[in-house]
Amino acid sequence: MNEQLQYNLKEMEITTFQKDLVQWFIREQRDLPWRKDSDPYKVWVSEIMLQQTRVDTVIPYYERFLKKFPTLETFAEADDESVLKIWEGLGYYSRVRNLHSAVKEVVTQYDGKVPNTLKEISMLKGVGPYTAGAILSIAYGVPAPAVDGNVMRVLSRILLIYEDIAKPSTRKIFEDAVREIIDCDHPSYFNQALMELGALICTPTSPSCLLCPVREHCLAFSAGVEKDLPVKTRKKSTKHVDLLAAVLKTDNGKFIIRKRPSKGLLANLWEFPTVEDGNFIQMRTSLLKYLDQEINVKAQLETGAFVKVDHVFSHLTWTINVFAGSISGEINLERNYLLVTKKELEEYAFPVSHQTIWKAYKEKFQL
DNA sequence: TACTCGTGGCG
DNA sequence: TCGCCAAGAGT
Repeated sequence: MNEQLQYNLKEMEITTFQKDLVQWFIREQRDLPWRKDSDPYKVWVSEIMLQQTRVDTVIPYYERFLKKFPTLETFAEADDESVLKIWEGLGYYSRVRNLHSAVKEVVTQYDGKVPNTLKEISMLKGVGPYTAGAILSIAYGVPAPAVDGNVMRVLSRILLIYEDIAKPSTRKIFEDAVREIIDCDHPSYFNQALMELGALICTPTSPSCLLCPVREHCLAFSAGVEKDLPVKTRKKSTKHVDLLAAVLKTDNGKFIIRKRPSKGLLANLWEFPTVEDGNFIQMRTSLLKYLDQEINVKAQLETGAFVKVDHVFSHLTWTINVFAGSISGEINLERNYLLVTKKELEEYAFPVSHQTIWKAYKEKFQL
């Protein structure tokens, strides 16, 4: 921590700041489903879902998740397919794979009780510095920092911190600052209040300083530089990838789907057979290779794509040209491929891009 | 450290 | 329209 920050912390009226912030939170906090109780399991689930994901998006997923898996034990016993299916469309799918693995570990290693020490909880898969602090403070009342993007934005303004919040090492500076100012009598309220303030008042662009309960404590507001903070360097632009996909229907009305690899992008999700950056011939050749070549397979693809799907990820963009085809004869599929009916298909978890493909197919061919 | 890993909303 | 973003973690 540099000298200037130490000085700013020293000059701060910490007790008054804590009171103003916490009282505001108690008064103005949103009514959110994960705030109904402080069950460590529920807090944990909500914090994982909220990683890099908007509150409005999370709410229906959280409700469905807790209805299907109301306790840590019920989730621990769930099969991998149903776990992925309930996360379908939420993104960052390794989150739920890690959560499932960690919950099973809690059952076997901690007698079903979520650990309440920083050391133990941090060892769980998918629980990093932020989530560890969030669970400890919200579920157990431990005065640990929970520094997310909101907290860095809010505190960069209040304490006039110009460090680049895009750099991973910067988070430690804010954790040190939180340790200095956290309300040890109300760590749950305090941490949530910082985040709530960031979400409702101290927003990235055009913060509502006139409504802010702690503007008297805010150095950026005093200096009129709140819009210059936080400092955040932008990352490089995304790459573009062209794909061909095929919705293939057999003569007995089933569809070919395949499971993606267990690591990397969209791991373990299902999709329609896809080839990268190829042409029509490559697609046909690829499909014949994926199917059993010794079987009499007739892939009668249409002459053109019936839909083009553009999908934007955080770090890359897909353009998928999608063909429809029919296949007759006995079909012998490789590992990771599956023949399913329309109804069965919709029981598997697909990424949004391939949900879009399926929806377009059903409309086009009147399913 | 820098990059990977999703999605939908917004100015 | 499009880059930026939103309660990050793993590698």
